[in-house]
Amino acid sequence: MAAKQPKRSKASGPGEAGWQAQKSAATRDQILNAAVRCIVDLGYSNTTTMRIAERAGLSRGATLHHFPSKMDIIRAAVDFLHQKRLKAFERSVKTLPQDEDRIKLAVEAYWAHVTHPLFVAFFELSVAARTDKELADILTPAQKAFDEEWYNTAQKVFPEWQADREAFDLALNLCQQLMEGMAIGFLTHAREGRDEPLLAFLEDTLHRLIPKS
Amino acid sequence: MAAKQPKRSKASGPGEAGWQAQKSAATRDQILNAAVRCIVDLGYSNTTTMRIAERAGLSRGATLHHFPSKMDIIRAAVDFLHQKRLKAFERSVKTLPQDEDRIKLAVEAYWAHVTHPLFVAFFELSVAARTDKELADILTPAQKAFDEEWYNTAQKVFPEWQADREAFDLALNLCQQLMEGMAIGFLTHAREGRDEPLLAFLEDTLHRLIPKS
DNA sequence: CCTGTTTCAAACACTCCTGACTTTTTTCTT
DNA sequence: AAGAAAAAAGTCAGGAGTGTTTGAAACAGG
Repeated sequence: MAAKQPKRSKASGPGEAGWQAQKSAATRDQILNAAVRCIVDLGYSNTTTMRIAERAGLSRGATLHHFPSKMDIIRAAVDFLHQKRLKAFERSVKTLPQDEDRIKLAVEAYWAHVTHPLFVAFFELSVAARTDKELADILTPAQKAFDEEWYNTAQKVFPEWQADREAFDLALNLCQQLMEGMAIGFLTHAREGRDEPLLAFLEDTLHRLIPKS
Repeated sequence: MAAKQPKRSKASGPGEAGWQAQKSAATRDQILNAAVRCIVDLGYSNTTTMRIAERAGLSRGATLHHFPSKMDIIRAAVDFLHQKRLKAFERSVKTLPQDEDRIKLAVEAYWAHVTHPLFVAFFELSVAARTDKELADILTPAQKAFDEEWYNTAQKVFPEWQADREAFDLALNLCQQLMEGMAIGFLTHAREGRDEPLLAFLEDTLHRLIPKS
């Protein structure tokens, strides 16, 4: 797990300033991690404060001390998730070398992204938000922010593509919709090795769409 | 509404044989229709026996008379949905002319299919089934049956494509995953006119994939 | 007309979840 | 070391949902 409970460094001594705050933050992290895990493997509607507390190794009262209501947990979890997703995405982009086949690597990166549990969590939330206005109000900003970040990053990674903006937008949308469709489809239909050919074909198509380099 | 409550034809006379059964069937239809509507615009987890009864214009006790438990309603609704979906699909295929641009029309047909409320209902159920084994057991057979039907129909509509089976499978998967991805994405992200260019590009790509005619 | 069956309605008992409240333990300050 | 403050745990009432049971109305057949 990401956040380990901080161990007291010395006997009784207060050690560093604000150890309380530190521990509190760690507990918050535990709760949010537990919430995400719940969403991923129980689904949004089966995620209850009790189950979150259970997975966080805390009592329900403790979690409700840190987050007064369930929606507060969800709100914080969405933010938490958004940050993590952004970070993971940036990390995977950072490692893209300049000289090799960037398209292939980018496809692989986004595929890794959409098959990651974090994406599953976001997906679950998106679906629930379709019929839950309160959740939608929480989720939409994060969605939009991520999309914009994604678009900007893609622009930076493929500067030579900016010559033909229409082709660029098309390629981006194709990537996103197709890969997300595949990920979601496989999440429910169960894949049978139908992913490899499609991904290869996508790469090929993208190569045809990029301006001659 | 699909099923109208049958009106008694004459005074007191039993009229046709099995009037009771007829009325019962009509009520069942009302209930199933209401269930589907609930799933579409409230989501699966917010679909309760009370709300279904309300939308069917019946008391809760009445619906539970026809379907002893909630799962029985869902089971029947899945079947109901599957039949409707198959029928709608076959109807749209039937109208495909032999001489015109079949690919364009097929894309339009499948796009119409995935943007139809029936697809939304199936999608909701699929997502819920991911974390609900009982529902999954109900849903999976229908899913599989539809997929197979789809594959077989596509084979019949594009006989000349069977020469290159690999390309055919690829094209089919591309269609399905991309369009479903788009439909689902637009269901949650809200579209901004990003569909037209993508669909046009898909058509174009499919034309390149089909054996020279 | 009367009896048994089917359809529908209402009431009840039970479970699960949430949010508020109270109590205990741990940590910080002086 | 002692009291204040924060964190964690435990308890409670209320609401929502399911499924069962009881009771009434419409229907079928003798």
